Amino acid sequence: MGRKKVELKRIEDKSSRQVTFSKRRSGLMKKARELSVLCDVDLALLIFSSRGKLYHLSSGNSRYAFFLFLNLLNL
Amino acid sequence: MGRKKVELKRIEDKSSRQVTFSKRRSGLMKKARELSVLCDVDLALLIFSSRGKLYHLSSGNSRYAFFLFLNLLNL
DNA sequence: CGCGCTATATATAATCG
DNA sequence: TCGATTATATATAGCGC
Repeated sequence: MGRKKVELKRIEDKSSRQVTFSKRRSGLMKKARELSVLCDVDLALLIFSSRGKLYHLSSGNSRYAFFLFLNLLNL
Repeated sequence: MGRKKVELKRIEDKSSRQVTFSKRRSGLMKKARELSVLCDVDLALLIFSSRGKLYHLSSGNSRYAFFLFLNLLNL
């Protein structure tokens, strides 16, 4: 979706990787919000940057999301 | 991203909503996988359909995701 | 670094079989 | 309902500030 087609593998250049992370992260969150609104569904999105920072989005009942996640992991 | 621009509100027609849910859900998951690979980050995406079905994607350590999520919700 | 800009790559709304 | 198709809307890669 840009000037060049991108290979699906880790971007080696640190600076480019950071820029791409920033752009795509916001794009993904936007899409997630749209899905939630358009289709009236609950969702949760968690992204962990390599520096340990957490980006998060959740609609509806997060606790419900939590319990489903818990069940999913057999915890 | 289609023949017509879509308003950001709940799609009232049940059938259309279902079709859109299916398409956008897979698109979102694809984007999430791409972000994870390109930027080498861990993430978790949880989507709950209105019928209670859970769609899930997580890269890396899900348990780590779980604990961060837990912390996030102050549980 | 973070924005703005645009050329392109992608996602997807409608439509059709 | 379900794929495949196609026209359009969007996301975003690479650049310049």
